[in-house]
Amino acid sequence: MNDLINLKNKVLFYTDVDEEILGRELVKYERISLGKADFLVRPGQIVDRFYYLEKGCICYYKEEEGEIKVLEFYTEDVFFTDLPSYVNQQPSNCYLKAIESSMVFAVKKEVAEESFNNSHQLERFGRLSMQEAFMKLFSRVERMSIRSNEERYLRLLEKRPDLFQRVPNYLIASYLGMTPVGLSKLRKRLSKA
Amino acid sequence: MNDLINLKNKVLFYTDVDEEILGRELVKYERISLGKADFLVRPGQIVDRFYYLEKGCICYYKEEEGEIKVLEFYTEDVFFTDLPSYVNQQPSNCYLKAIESSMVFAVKKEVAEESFNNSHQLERFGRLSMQEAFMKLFSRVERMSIRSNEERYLRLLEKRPDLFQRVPNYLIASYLGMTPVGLSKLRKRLSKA
DNA sequence: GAAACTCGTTAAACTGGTTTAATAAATAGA
DNA sequence: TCTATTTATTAAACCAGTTTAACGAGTTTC
Repeated sequence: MNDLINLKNKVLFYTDVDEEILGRELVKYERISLGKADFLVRPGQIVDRFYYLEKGCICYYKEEEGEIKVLEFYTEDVFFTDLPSYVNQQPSNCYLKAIESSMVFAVKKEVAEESFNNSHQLERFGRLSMQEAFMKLFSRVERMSIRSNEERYLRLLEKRPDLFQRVPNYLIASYLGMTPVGLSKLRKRLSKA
Repeated sequence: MNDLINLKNKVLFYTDVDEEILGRELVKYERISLGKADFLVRPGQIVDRFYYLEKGCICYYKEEEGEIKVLEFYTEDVFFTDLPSYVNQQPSNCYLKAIESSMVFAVKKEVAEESFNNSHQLERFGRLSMQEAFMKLFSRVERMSIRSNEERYLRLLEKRPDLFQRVPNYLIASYLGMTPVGLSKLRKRLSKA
């Protein structure tokens, strides 16, 4: 069996969906196993799937002038994809890379859209999950514009302590918008105070 | 007559909606006129409406320790609200203030939700407009974490040149995450080069 | 038309980051 | 187990911003 229980609950968290309808859709998801450092998406590729991360950790980043710029870390129980590529069916310019061995469920774009067409309930799930994602992202924008690096580092430490175990420090620095050197100095300053 | 043509086209931009169904919903929108410096939302207030900006310019900001932190400028032809307050029906901690005299259409939350219930098409419009808002916000996050202040200033100048006419400089500085002094220095540096 | 604000620029001193480079420590590969 | 690679820290020089304060040019207000 496919162990879709978490994915199912994730959908039901947003809105009621007929068990039978939902079941019929979820079996269409493919299971993808990723080893550490495997890529789910590379630049140039057209992303035609929406993903759900069952287990593991995925780093969403782009590379510019040889430098890695981390946009997000995805961990257990989230939906994700490279949305610009997915929506417009254009070549991605990002990476989705497993930082540790991971388990992902994937649904093809046509299949997902067919679900939205066939079920008002699933369409609603789509709207509400997108709305929640938007709100989370907005509070991130808020933090980025209002808070200092130090505040944001401390908040990350508090809200996602696991990341510091699973993810190398220089990627966290990039995610916080600074260099590894800068982060190192920041940590030192904090440890003294 | 209520001049709902722009709002109507905005909805239709996202997805097909039966003209009749849409018409029936749009007449439920109230029209709100705002003078320069009028508030649409103040902290403490529970936001129970979703807005469409027909004309004018609205500044979305919060105040902390007496300092204004600009989160967004809304200009003609966008949907907006204070989402955290709207979604969770909790007191807002933001302002929505007209920077110039503005014209807004507003729909009550109950009415909007009723529309989503009654029409799969409108639910889809809700999903797709939210998806687009998410993507735009994501590219802003991208810029905030990857680009320098200078790059972001130049981009704003290019993408939203009107803002520099309508909005005082110190609000733009805040939006860009810097002080008026810092922005002034940046401009001077650029004008020399 | 004077007084009171608002807004933008400048200067000076400071600070939290950057870059580059060297070194140390930890991890992975054969 | 030894080597090679990756990751984290430190130092030094630098720089783009900050804070505070002062000043001048517009605007409002009455």
